[in-house]
Amino acid sequence: MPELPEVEVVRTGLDSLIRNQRIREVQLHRPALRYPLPDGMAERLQGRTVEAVERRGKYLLFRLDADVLLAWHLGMTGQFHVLPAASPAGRHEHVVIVFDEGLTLRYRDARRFGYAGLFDARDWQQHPWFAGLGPEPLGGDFDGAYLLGRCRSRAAPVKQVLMDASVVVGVGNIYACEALFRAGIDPFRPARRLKAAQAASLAAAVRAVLTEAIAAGGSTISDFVRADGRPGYFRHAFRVYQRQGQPCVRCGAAVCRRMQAGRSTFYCRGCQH
DNA sequence: AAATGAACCTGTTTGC
DNA sequence: TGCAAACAGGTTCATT
Repeated sequence: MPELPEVEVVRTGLDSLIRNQRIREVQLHRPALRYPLPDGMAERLQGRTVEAVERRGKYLLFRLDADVLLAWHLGMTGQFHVLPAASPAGRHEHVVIVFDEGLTLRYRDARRFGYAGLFDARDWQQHPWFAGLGPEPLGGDFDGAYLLGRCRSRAAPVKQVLMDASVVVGVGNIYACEALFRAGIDPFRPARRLKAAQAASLAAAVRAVLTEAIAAGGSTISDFVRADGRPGYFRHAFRVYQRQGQPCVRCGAAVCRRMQAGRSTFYCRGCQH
């Protein structure tokens, strides 16, 4: 489901809803999501207090007291909801965290591609999930010069390099398509053939599209909802994603769709080179 | 080394 | 209407 904007919108909602809440009990309705849930997860979380909810790439990071860090990836269909304890259980609700003051945090994930891990807050970044991650696209380390450098040795299509989390985190299929359209770059162009000006404009387009999507509350296709249950509205701002056959907003020609490395790529043949 | 395809799952949409 | 195939926001693994 979620790319960086959706995870960031969830993070903001959760941080305001459960910060300072103390965990009374954890109910595990399944032993595993994509991977087995951490050993002793319920016991290790019991009694901890949420100090903040942060994000690294597409991972949500629950910072708890006693140097405990709970990291959670939403996969394709993962959702967090904050509800009163009395609310009925939803379908595919795999984990329920009950807080002292009558709120619950519930993880729901139809496809179970999501996963969670428990870490020592002092060295979590050494773990393989995080050690190889590239820079945050909205941070100071991501710009045209950096992107050009990472593209130089890559024969793969530029879209695949953009979606490589070791190059830059958080950019999935939707925002890769949208950023490449905004930058006027052909998704199939070998990354090593990018010019400096194109890399600069692509980096700027990535930042712009992610920033706008966060402001719109993310993109709801079918599953994504914020922690309070509201949808995101950025889907209405798509220029190419899921617009195959419809007129390009820039030149009017029909938007194309082609499979690329197993994913749909949406682009305008006339505007992207 | 790096690219492709399959795998992990279920739900929804599309096509015959 | 019914049924099967295609497809879906992500990541990792095995195979070229």
